[in-house]
Amino acid sequence: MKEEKIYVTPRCPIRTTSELIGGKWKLVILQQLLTHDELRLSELKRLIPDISEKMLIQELKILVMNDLAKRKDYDEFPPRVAYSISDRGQHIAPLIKEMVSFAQKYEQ
Amino acid sequence: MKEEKIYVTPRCPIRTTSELIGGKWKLVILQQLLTHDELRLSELKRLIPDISEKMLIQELKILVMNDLAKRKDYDEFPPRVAYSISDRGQHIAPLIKEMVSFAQKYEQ
DNA sequence: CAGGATCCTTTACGATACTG
DNA sequence: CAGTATCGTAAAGGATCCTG
Repeated sequence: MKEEKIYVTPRCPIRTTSELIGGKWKLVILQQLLTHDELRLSELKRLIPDISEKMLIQELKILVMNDLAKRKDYDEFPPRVAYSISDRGQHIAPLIKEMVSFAQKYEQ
Repeated sequence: MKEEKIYVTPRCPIRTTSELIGGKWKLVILQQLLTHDELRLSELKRLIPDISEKMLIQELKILVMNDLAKRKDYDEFPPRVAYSISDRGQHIAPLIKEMVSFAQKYEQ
């Protein structure tokens, strides 16, 4: 029988946050959700033209799972689903602000 | 002759910052550099036990290249090299603070 | 001690076709 | 419209051995 791998991942706030918002797209999506009330998938696609559909859906699912975004299914036909920022998700606003501020300082 | 790929990566401050500090290790390393005056490679290895040597060296090189960290070679034998935060690198301090703050809020 | 070079595995990401 | 499913490629990350 194979040994079980034991992952002793050192936990710290920086890594926690990195995991929650890491990757190429999560922050970009959250930024859109923060600046709009509700967004449909097709609207997000339009707002982020260079994301692939697969990634958009996949990352939205993760954001919802981690309670950073909300998903509302209107149960209509044709399907209507609205994504929005969650209460927890609101808390990344100052973080994004800092990232913008950092980029500005960096580029001087 | 093959067509040349043209990358029209939409530029924005969020993506700029993401690229500069993205990945599993850059922020962890910067955090150590921020909280110490100078650090040798071996000291960083000790402070971040779960990083591989390859990644540590590779990420340090990128951080230095992007002027977020400084590298000083003392030209001694045995080799002595000291890494430290750069002026530009100092600017991620508030960002890291926000990340810690976010993790705390998130975990409530 | 610092780090180069190599090989390998895993994950991230993307393109496309299909479905209720 | 909002997804699933599948298949590729590219990039990230890790283990190990080697060197001045």
